[in-house]
Amino acid sequence: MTDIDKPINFIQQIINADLESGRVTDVVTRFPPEPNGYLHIGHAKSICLNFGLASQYNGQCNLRFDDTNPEKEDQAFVDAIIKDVRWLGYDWQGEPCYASNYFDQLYLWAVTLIKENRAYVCELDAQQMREFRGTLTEAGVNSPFRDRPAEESLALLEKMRIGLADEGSMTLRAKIDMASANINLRDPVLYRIKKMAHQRTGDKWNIYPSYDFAHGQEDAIEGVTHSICTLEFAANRPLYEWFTANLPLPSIPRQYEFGRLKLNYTITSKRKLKQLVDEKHVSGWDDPRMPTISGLRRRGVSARSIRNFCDSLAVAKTDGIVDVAQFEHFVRDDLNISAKRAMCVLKPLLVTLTNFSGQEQVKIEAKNHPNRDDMGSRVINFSEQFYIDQADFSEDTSLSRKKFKRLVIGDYVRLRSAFIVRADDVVKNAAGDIVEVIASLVPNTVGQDAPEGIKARGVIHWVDAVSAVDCAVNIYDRLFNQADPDQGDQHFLEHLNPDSLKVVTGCKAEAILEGSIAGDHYQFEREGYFTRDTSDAASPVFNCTIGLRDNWKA
RNA sequence: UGGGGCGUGGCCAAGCGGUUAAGGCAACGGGUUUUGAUCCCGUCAUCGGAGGUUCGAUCCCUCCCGCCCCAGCCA
Repeated sequence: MTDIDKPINFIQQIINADLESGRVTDVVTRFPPEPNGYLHIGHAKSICLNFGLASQYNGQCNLRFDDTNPEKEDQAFVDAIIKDVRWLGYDWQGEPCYASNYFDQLYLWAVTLIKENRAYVCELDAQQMREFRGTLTEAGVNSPFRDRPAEESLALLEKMRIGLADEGSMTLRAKIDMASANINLRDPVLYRIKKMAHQRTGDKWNIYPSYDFAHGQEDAIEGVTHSICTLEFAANRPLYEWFTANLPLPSIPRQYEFGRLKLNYTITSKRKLKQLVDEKHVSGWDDPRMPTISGLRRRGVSARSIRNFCDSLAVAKTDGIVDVAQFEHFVRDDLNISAKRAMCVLKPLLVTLTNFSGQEQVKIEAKNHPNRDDMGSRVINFSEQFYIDQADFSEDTSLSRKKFKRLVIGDYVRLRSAFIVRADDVVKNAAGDIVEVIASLVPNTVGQDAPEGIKARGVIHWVDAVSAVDCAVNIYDRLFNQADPDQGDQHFLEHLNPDSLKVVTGCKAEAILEGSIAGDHYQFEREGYFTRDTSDAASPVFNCTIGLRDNWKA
């Protein structure tokens, strides 16, 4: 389906109506991560949505850090997020925005609310506040500090600000309705004391605004027209609108919620991903098994495939769980078109030709892509000895040609891009393992059909023994072996797949792979898509992004 | 339990009172192929349930059932 006939989602419908009615003249969105972890595939959906909408409507999308809680945030996360958003292919005007840039203004607005008798400093402690809040079915009780004079609250807020009040001793609260059926409206906290330096404002503040008091106002300051967030914030919308109605904001943004992306066999909770990292269940935020943008990148997933996948997702209010197979489809779909082909033998089995007459090595020209001549070709050495995969050879001559399209003693097989060869004999070691195959090539079969009477069982990949590059390959499987590892909260670690990483050493790659770099995508023919790992040193290490589809039943 | 949101094939979904109920993923058949890949054909639903309104309902109303979110000085 092309973009043209792709049905528009409910947010686009709203934007169209807003544009038509004149409610807005330009579209401004924002992607507002809290820098308390790395971005993951779930964020990618939001990034593509927000930046995508801005570009569709010729508007603007701000990257804005919602850095209102220094306790959990870090500059390193800010840096990683910027890198990931850029890598995904998006950019923004000027410097990124930060909630912390608006702390002065936010404070002034807090003062305004107090003066207008819409906020007060409350000295209930956390425990008491919880008790006074009531429950889902019972109304809350007004704080005894609710009706104190504005002057008193003003003085107390100042005290909080300059660090004269202890953490937890008091908060600034909005005066709304302790009996509201919406618990978010039961006098929510606007400011809390955190005597802690902030990565950007240093020790200027001893108090920090809450999400609710900050988010909509940040949107208003930036002129955001459509503030798109996930479903769990729907209950916060009335509060968002309360600020918008009671504060002298420069613009009136509106919040809309859509269903966040969930994938089966995958965790998309920053808290849990952080736990995997902190407890060393993975090597880091960019471990290729992680659903983080940096992990996917290191794994070899292309930015384009992530974007294509996100664009295929519905923007709606249903919270479904997408099958990872759908994501994998887009990974293969892009790599199939864009990745150069190369050959690498994972489990080498040496083959020696008995009739290789050439004194010199033969040069084979191999296409870099079967359906794309624009990707050119490369020259591969072909000599007396080469490697094939152990799985591509069998001594069992009773295997049918239909069932085993590989090399069998006495039968023929096509070496990809090269000759047709016949297996004649095997050499075994003392343990009885096959260590070498003795074969003979059929002359003049490079780029030519098989001569009369000879029919290759199939096509297998190979690597020339003289020019082979030693390498290792990381094969990944899903990190969790349960479709919903997130279920049960505490126990997701119990669903970790112990076999999620298999390191295969002693692999043989064709010469050209020696010069590959991380970020180059290759299809190792008949195996899958691979990219060079960022951490390899001496000999190359390749990460398997994803295997080729494998439809045949053994 | 109060409030808010959601229920269309195995999965994601379009549909906005009259449609043969889009499309993608998966699956299953078949064709092409120097990758058992790609590509190409084909198969695969009566819309959570029950009432009601209407000439006509997946789309409107009522009730019921199920799932998700909210009782952080997290976001």
